[in-house]
Amino acid sequence: MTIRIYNTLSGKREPLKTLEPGHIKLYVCGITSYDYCHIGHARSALAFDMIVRYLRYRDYKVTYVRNFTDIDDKIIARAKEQNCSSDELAKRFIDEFYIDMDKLGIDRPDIEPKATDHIAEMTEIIGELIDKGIAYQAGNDVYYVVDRFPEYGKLSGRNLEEMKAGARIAVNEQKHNPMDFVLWKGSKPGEPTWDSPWGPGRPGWHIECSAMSRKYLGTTFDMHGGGKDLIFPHHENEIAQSEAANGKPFVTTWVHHGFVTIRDEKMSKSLGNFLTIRDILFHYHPEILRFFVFSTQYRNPLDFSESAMQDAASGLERLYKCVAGVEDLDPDSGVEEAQTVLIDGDKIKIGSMEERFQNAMDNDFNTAQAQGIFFDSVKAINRSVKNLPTTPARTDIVFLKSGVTTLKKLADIMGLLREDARDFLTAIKQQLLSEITIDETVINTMIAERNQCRIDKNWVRSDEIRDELLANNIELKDGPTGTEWTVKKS
RNA sequence: GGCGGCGUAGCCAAGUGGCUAAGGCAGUGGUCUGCAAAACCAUUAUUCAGCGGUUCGACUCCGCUCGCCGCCUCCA
Repeated sequence: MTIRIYNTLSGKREPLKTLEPGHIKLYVCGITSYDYCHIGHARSALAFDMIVRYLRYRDYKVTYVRNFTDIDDKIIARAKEQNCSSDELAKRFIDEFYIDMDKLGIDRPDIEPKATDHIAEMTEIIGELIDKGIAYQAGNDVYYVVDRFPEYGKLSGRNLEEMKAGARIAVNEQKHNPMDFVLWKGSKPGEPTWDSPWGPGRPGWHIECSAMSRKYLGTTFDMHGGGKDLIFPHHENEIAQSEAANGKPFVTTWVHHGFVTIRDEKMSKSLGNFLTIRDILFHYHPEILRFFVFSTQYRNPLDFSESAMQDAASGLERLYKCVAGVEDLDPDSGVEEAQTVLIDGDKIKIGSMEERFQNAMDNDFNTAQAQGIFFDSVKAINRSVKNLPTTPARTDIVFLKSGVTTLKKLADIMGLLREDARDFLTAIKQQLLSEITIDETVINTMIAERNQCRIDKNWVRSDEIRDELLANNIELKDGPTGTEWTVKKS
């Protein structure tokens, strides 16, 4: 099977092709660091983390570059508000970004260039564009001549005439054409500034990525990613800059992920409807957020809500409970001579898990379908464990344990089931416990009293205690090894 | 207005023209249990926004209508 990926450039799912056999060069647009990251940023980082991990699992070598935009109008404005330098502000939020990424268990890309470290590479490209007559200096700024790039609009499916007609961009006297975009901005007093052949200034946003991708991945590379909102103008402009400067195709496959929405509206700072990553991680285990993010295919919108997070938590718990159950099985309790009790249908489901997972993931990284396969396999594993006799066949135990090993290996590609199952279930319990009023020692005292009542067959009092605990969101579970309790989700 | 996407059960969500429309959450019935809970079993879409068309056959392709969303300005 080959991996098929939706390419924004062609509008179709295409078999993955690489310029060098077995090697994928990937560039992803990272954050502009001027504030804490919200869940939308988390989705972006998670999506490409999953993609890179899957490609590596499929034996591709991946060179993954993700940049930081650390110079930009918003950074300058925010730094002014906070009375610090834009450099300090950008550095601070890069540190905060790493804190969030580490908590989410996201691997670092291979290369993480910062815009301010690559000014020379940017002025070099701008110079090349000016030499080719594709850029012009106007006042202290340098602009790109959109009319000189005939393929402008090929990524976003627009044409220049329509865009000019509907242009909503503020009129800028300096520009020859309203669609021309800035490559170099002359500096205003008090702004960070770098020297250039066109006077002191700073780079425009789009040129960063053209310069840094060329430095680290070459003039033509395999894959470029980002959010759907970057298709126009950012990625369109990158193509225009890079292809005009290099005279070569820029990127083979463009990968764009969907937004996180709240009540079906895009999460954004201007609407004020965003939640930061740390807001979420305050209430939920990081794997719950990951599970939630991967419950939908990466290109579709993902609507955030408390109830969706609760559903995700319940689902993930189900997976962990299965793992815990199988890990509790003692291989020494199995005997060679016992007959298998596994039914064929379950054996097939468990045995084909990896192949089915690959089919789902090969189809444009369909994590939603892949999660379905996890659950389908878990159902088969749970059913098999349930049917195990007191002296089970050793082969059955070995088979189920290998099923769980496979499950964990595959789930790890989405960053799931990385924790020890018992620890995870305990951590979830503690998290929920911290949000209610009852104390753990009180619970244990009440359980002890209830168990005495149960021995005495005082069912009335025993049920009273259980109801009391339930009123405090504590649910009891009487098992062969004693009474366990869980915090009921409200 | 231009361009793009989406509309599948109470909610979420797969489904790359053809075997019984995955899976999760929630619900209901059963097994287990003193009763519960968990787990397991069973069950929940004659139907895929609506209407036409292509086809031997369409949730899947085409057209129109309705509804929602995004981009066109910084944006993951």
